[in-house]
Amino acid sequence: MIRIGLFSKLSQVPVKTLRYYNETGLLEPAEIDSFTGYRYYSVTQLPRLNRILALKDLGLSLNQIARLLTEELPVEQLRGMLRLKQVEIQHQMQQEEEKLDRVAARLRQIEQENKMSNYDVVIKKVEPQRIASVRDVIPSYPEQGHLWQDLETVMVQNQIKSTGPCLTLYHSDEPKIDAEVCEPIAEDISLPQNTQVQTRELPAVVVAAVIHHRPFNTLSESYEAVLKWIEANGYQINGPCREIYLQPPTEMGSQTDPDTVTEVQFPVIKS
Amino acid sequence: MIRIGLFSKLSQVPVKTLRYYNETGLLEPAEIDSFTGYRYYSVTQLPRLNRILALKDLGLSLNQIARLLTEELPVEQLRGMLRLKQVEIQHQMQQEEEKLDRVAARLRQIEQENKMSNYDVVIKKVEPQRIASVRDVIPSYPEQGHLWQDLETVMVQNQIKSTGPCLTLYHSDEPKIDAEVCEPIAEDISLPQNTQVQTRELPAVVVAAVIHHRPFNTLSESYEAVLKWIEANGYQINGPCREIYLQPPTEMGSQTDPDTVTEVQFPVIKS
DNA sequence: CTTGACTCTCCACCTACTGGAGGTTGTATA
DNA sequence: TATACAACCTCCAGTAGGTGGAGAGTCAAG
Repeated sequence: MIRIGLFSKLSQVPVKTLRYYNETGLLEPAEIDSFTGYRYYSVTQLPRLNRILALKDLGLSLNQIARLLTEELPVEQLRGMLRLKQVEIQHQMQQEEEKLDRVAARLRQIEQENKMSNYDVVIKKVEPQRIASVRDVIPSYPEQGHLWQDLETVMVQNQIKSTGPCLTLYHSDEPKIDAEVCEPIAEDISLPQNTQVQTRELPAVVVAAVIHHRPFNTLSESYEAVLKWIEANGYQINGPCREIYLQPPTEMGSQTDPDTVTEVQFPVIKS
Repeated sequence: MIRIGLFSKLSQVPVKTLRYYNETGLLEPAEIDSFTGYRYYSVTQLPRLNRILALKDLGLSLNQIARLLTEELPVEQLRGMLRLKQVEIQHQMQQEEEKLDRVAARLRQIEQENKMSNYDVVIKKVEPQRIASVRDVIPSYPEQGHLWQDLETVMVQNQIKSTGPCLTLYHSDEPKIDAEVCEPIAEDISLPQNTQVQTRELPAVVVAAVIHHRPFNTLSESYEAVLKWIEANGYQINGPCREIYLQPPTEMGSQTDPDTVTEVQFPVIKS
């Protein structure tokens, strides 16, 4: 019977960790002096400890190890756990690789511009949402005023309230700009088919998004930033891009109000 | 000014997380109602939140991000952090790869033997230790009795006490077994050069080790296990192997006492 | 008998949140 | 105007696998 300090030296496992393993039931000392509380181990417990270390080294959690060490059919289970672990590690390595790519992309971007970008692209899921919309071809991006007026009119006529910030979908820009202006509405609303206003559900998508807190006439910078990011990080565009008017200009349709906040979203998939 | 729920919906960051970021000072709401405690955010805070998310996505900790967002020379610092991060991720990927190898090796071993091995090999550092030793060529492994007697005699004569379990180093086994039997001794002891007993310091090494809790005459199984492991996991032997007699047989030198505990260590390096 | 090394328990801390209890506040409907 | 009910608040606890420290008791050597 040896004391914890020597057992620790023999196994190269810190004393604190041995106490922790005792506490969690993973490795009970061969004996505990009920008066002093001193833990006494036997060298014959080293194999068990080594098994714990070996399994831990394979990435199993202490919980899993505890189960493997107590239950009776460990071979099958161990096999299963290791197979799972293999997949998990492969997955994790892939994640790491992608993260490395992102870090490298960001570094390149810093080297090029020698400053921190004003635009931070994030990937996020957006939920599906029901909208009322008007779609048409327009000659240039700023000229969507009449679409909004049409939509507004119908909304007011039917006493429908918007349930969130309005947005525009751009279905294409070549040869013409095919725009769809949208107002989010409650789930249960439908309109008669008698106008050019339609109601439908926007699908849930994963988007690369950037926030533009500058006037509309500088929006192209954000587009450039997010498109570059998509390129640099190995994504592909997967649907019409969305502009979300989080804080519209005070003066309706102003292209130069600096206190405008717009979100540019591109649906993407990993390519 | 919008409430936390909407801000959460816009940013796709959970409410709890926003509160946590508030608590840690990472992102303070634009305003807090001092009566109700309600947090009010502005959409103009979305860029900051997105920056936080983007940096987090690169693997930076919230602490690092907080520093980057508050301090004044962020470009240089960010560059440095990202470089560090790159190295760190690469290192981590390598670790993952090695772990994957170990899992695969273990799986192969299970497939072959269809049972869990009785031997769990672990990698550990062993500290340098001062020893008194006698080295000679012996005809077979079990015949080291006289070496131990010589060593014992000198230890007793000089009133030197052993400070830990004794061990044998095997410097070679071809063409002859070149064995060195050792007793660990205190740091400050030296012996006169008048006997074949020498004192020296065993270097610190990294070893692949296995515990053998069976009689001496089955030690070859442990050797086989650890050598196979070293092969399978891409290590190379890097010094004389050590046998550490953690629990010697009750009857001096018995080859068959089943309650013997021996550790077999091979110094290794990653190849 | 003292000294110093060793050991004990208990508590707090780490990361980045998450879940829940119990209590307000704000808004929409009846 | 009363009342749901969703949204919001604070505070506490828990996660994994330990690490660090305080304060007190124990052991072995000299």
